[in-house]
Amino acid sequence: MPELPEVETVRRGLMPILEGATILSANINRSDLRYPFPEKLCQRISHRQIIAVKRRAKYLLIELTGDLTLVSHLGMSGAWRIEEAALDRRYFSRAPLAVHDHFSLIVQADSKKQHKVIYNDPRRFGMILLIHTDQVSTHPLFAKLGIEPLSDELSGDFLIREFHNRHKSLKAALLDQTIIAGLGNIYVCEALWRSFLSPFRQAARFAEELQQQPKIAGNLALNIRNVLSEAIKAGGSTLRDHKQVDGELGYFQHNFSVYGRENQPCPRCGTAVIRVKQSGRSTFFCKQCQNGNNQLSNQGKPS
DNA sequence: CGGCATACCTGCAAGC
DNA sequence: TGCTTGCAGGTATGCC
Repeated sequence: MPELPEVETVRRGLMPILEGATILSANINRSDLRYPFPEKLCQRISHRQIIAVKRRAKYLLIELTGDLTLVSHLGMSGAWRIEEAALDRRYFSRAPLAVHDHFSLIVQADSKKQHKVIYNDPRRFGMILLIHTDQVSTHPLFAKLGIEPLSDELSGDFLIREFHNRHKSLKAALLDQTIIAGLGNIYVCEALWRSFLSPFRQAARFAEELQQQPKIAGNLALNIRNVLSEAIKAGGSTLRDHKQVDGELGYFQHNFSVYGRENQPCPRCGTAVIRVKQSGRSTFFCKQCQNGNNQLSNQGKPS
């Protein structure tokens, strides 16, 4: 499921349940996901209070007392869900595990309310880590991450600056988490379409042209921001079985202009949307609207 | 350095 | 219907 809007949707769903609550217990149902679960994870987080639920790029950060942060990445198929608590604590031990429920927390917000918060991940590309809170920016996973696309740092100037020496396609540059952190395949395709830009255009040459036409860079920055914000408002995109933490579906996928719409008409000009492989991943675009000059002459370019 | 293939793992849909 | 194949939002690694 998860690019930035989906992770943000999860964060907003978990926040009211988790923030201020205390972790009564935690449970691990297998030894690893992408990485092994941290040593003594359950012990180390039990009885701590949750201070905040934050997000950095596609990482969910559950900040605990005692300078610890529980980090969760959803990979391709990870999801968190909240189970309504019964007052009877035995409810939790009786509740059957769903397939691929790998990790769970039982939390208590006040003297009465308890919730079970469960991490489910069929493909197990996700991860659960425990790090010191002050390492959130220096930990190897975070140190190289680029800017948050919804922050003020994303601007036309930023794109020109960052792209001017990047000798790769715009698609690859936007997917590069060390430049902008949080974009994935879907929203890159959508942002490029909105911006009338070819995914194959070379980032450095693009940046050069933009010196003369800074508006275009500003427009790309704006479109990135807009597509992400709109997706968050819609509760993310539901592909396959992605759901929000309360089981509600996101519905931004209905607003895709090109992603997943091979052979369907471009919403602007009616030309059939094309799908090609680029860097091993599907790129969806409209040949008519996104016919920028300076395409790379490499593979993946449509003939 | 960039692109590409591969790996991780399961589920699903399409195609035969 | 049932089997095989390919593909999927993620990141990491190694090879050219």
